[in-house]
Amino acid sequence: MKVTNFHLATTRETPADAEIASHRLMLRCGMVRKLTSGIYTWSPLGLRVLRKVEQVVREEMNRAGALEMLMPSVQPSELWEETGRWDQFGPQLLKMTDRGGRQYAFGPTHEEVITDWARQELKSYKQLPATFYQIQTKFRDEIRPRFGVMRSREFIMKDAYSFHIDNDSLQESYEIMHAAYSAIFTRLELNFRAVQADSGAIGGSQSHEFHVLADSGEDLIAFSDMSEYAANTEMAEALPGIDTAPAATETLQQHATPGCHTIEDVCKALDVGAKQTVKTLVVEAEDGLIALVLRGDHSLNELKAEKLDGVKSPLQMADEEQIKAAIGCGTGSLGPAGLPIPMIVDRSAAVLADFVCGANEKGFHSSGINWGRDVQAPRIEDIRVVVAGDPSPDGKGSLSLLRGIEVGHIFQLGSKYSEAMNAVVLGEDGKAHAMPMGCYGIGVTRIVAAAIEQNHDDRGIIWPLPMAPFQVVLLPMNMKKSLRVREAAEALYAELQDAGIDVLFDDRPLRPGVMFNDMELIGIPHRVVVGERGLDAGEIEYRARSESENVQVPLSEIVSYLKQRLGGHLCPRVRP
RNA sequence: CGGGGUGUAGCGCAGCCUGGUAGCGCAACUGCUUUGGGAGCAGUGGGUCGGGAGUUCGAAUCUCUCCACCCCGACCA
Repeated sequence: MKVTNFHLATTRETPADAEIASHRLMLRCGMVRKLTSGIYTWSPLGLRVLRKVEQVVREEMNRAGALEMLMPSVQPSELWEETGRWDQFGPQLLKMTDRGGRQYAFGPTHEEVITDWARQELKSYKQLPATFYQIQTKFRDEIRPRFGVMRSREFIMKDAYSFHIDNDSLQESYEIMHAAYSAIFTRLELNFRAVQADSGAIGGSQSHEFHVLADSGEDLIAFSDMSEYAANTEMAEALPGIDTAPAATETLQQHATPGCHTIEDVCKALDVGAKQTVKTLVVEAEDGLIALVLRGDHSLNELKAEKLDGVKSPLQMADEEQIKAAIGCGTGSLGPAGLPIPMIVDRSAAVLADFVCGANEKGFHSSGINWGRDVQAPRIEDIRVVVAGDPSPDGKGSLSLLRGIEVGHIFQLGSKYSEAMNAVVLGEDGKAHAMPMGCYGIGVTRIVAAAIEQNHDDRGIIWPLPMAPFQVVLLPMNMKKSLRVREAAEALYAELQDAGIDVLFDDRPLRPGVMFNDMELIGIPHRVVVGERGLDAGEIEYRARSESENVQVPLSEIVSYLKQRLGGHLCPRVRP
């Protein structure tokens, strides 16, 4: 491709609302332009990257035995009513009405459509297992779209669905998909980790997320420093480190703590560490209110809490009036001792002795509280978020935390959808069986942003070769004036194309500095420069985007040199 | 949804308080010079000042209203 035949629209200045590197660089490169909040147009340059990512995903899905298809993005409400999700999905579901008053959703995901397809197409266990996938535009009306295509409302997702006769078969396909996902992210040359995850709103049992590691990631991942254990902090099990509370050494005392409402206030007033305090949160129970008690320095894990018996799901914090009516005092002075409502105590709070908490009287806190002696032995559960340094749940090592960008998520759905929609096949026994299902998603557009987060410097993007918009850029120095340079560059351009190298030839009549800066900004992995100087010596100058030194390569060897650098990633093509 | 903020040329912004000819930088276009790291000079084009209503002789500026976009928050008592 010659730049004069392409649409290259780089900018030196950055639009004011781009906060993270990938968003900033994608705008400066002209890969995407915002149409409206959370909705982007992909330029020819951006689309080249997107297609390369898609192609890797497609090849690995095909290799794993999945069959590509294409489902509609607009889906009738009736399908969603069958599974109950028309009302459950919430405001993220974009609904619309046609001229006849019929209601539709713009698909945020396709469980309903694929299950409807499967119940019509699949009749016998002999057709199973079967895995179908598509690469489709989806829409989720995010509360707050941000970071460009990282968290956009409209996005492209690869979603695959598998159908089985039993759970063993589901487990097999799940493992195949797990391996296929690892192959995809490995091929894309991304630094990623697979982690245990919560299956969330989609439902199901087993679930793993695939995260690209980057400081700007929105998710926190917990890793063991001694084993393979890795989990999203949303679901990582929190252990207390010790089994039972130490013996009590203090007696219960009350302290006036006027104006102290936060753990921080209380720690300051009573000169104790947050680890020696507990805090008491009040949430709605299935019947009335229930208190959740945590160590002062820990945070409630809502996902864990709302799964517990007695706690209303989704989790709903009680408001000040409800708390005053039930307990007699408001927030800021609550504590487990003498609390008139049921409570659940976190494992780590349950092994404290001589701790500090609210006295359930406005302006007072207690110290020297001990479980068993001052408060009845409580119901103990794991309800907090893990923190760095916690013991690893598999008993090997301790946890450290890293940030990640979720780019893939695989679930075992079980029969939730097939039962709701009566997707059954006849088994060997001649009876109808609801098919267990698996569901496997990859955020294709998000991968592009995530790759940039992980691969950039102060000059621009440094594309991993498999998703680079072009493999090689050819820069002629002062081609307008120098006939020699022009002829050599045109000849090399033809030669590189014939060799199956995806080359961008910057044939614009520009000063070299502009070309260097543009090409470094858009991150083409390999660069060759043709200039008078080099031609005199019979050499071409080569530099990798990821390196800072030039290499002089004899003109006669440059094609084979590049082929070797590209490591066989060629794309045979016919010259126009 | 709550709070805050911003809408003026393609992008980044000034002007608004204190009403009186709509500006600057970058980008674009033309010409000349320049040509190994975002060139210089000269010139040119480009605006319903987010929309509507009002006050006024006169509104980018003041008032009302609607809209869009951005940021923060939406357990941590």
